[in-house]
Amino acid sequence: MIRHPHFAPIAALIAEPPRAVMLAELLGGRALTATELAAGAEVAPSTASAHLAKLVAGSLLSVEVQGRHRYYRLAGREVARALETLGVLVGPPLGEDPFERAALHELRFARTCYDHLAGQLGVAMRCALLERGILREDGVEHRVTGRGEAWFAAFGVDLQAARRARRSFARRCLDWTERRPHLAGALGAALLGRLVDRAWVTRRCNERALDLTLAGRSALARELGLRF
Amino acid sequence: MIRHPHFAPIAALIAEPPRAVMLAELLGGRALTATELAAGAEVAPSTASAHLAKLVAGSLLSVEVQGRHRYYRLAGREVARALETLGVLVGPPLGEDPFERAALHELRFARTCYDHLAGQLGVAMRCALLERGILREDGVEHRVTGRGEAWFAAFGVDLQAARRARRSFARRCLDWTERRPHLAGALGAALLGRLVDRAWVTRRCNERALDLTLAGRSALARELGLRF
DNA sequence: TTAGTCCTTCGATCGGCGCCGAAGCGTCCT
DNA sequence: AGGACGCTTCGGCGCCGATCGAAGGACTAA
Repeated sequence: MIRHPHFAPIAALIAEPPRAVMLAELLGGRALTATELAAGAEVAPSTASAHLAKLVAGSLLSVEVQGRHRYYRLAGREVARALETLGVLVGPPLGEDPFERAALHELRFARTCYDHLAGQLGVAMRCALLERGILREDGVEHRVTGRGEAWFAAFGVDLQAARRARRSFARRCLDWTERRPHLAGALGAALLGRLVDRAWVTRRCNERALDLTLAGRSALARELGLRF
Repeated sequence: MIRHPHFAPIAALIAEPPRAVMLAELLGGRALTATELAAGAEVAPSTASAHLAKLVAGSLLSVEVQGRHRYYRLAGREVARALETLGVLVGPPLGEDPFERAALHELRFARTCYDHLAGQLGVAMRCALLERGILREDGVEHRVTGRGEAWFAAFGVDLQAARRARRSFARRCLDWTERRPHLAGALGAALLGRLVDRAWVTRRCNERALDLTLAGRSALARELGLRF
């Protein structure tokens, strides 16, 4: 008698460490090549190839062939959400050796969470937006206040476009490392977009970690009273 | 370099078919004993015991000892959410043999989704509530209209209590079988509670499937214009 | 065409883990 | 008390699947 969704096959795809690392890496939001993913997971190219084939077959990933490169990315927002939700269940890693500790520290400070900002910076920004009366909490969502409309407009965020988007507008997303909520949804994505446009934060290549630039540091202090 | 949440161990807990079945069974929302879970997963008691121990160690489940019985339940709402989100990624099962098809059919019609109503009935109820102007959509949430306040009060749902609950009020939840949204959150849970109180739907023992009673059938037709 | 990448397929190896039955411990019924 | 029941621990078996190296196809740049 089958009375259940078949969790097992999907979970099995995620359950193997190399595959989990690949997925986590792709959770950064950008597409990566097979070799990059193999290096990240620390397995032979042939092994990585087999894993990637399974992930594609299970429609967790999609491939795009460009010349002799194959770019893999998460198959959709649902996959990202499922992974993030799963991530809430796993405790933050401890980081034994000094190198790991350093990397973890940076990751904790600021990173991308698929398409929006996460880490201490993400949590702090949401707090500041709430405190300044730019956002208001509303269950798992957020609403933009009257004052907020102006603030986002001045910041270059197109609220109408964000509202039209076929996705959640400003979802609350539990931060994996901070265990406190940050801002996701269309608004969160737009916000990160503007932060990158203005070079207040910069993406690192092939990493999820983000760097707060000096310009960003002072701008955030000025705009939202954030100190780091 | 560890830069990721460690998905693998958690996913591995879900990845083994017997464990996945146990989790799915507990997603029904009630606590079950070790033997019940063993029977459901179709493994020997000793095997089930080992699996359950792992699930508890991984804090996906919690145990409550009552006499010589051990009642297992999901460790928290987060676990339920993670499983549901994962469930969206897995296609609905096909059901080859006639028995499975029948069971699946019933499951599709009405079932519990942790603590709220799911299946065709759940989806239809949400639709009716929206059409009758009792609820209004609001992103991934719902709001109760003025008319809705009265309707829920008449139905015996304590909206204040639902709003005070430390959880999402009326979240939209993607239905696993229907692929259309039904109503979750505190309001969804309260609604199911009243439906069961009034014996409009009845829980089956050790199954997720729910039965719509004759009284419920006519009451839902009267109250919300639903026909089945 | 030729050389150099990128990636996959194939074949063989090996280790981890699920599986069960038997035995043991604790709890409940009479 | 005695016996039945619920559940766990232990020991040994067996299998699935991850792993790698080597070889082959695909594409690019000269």
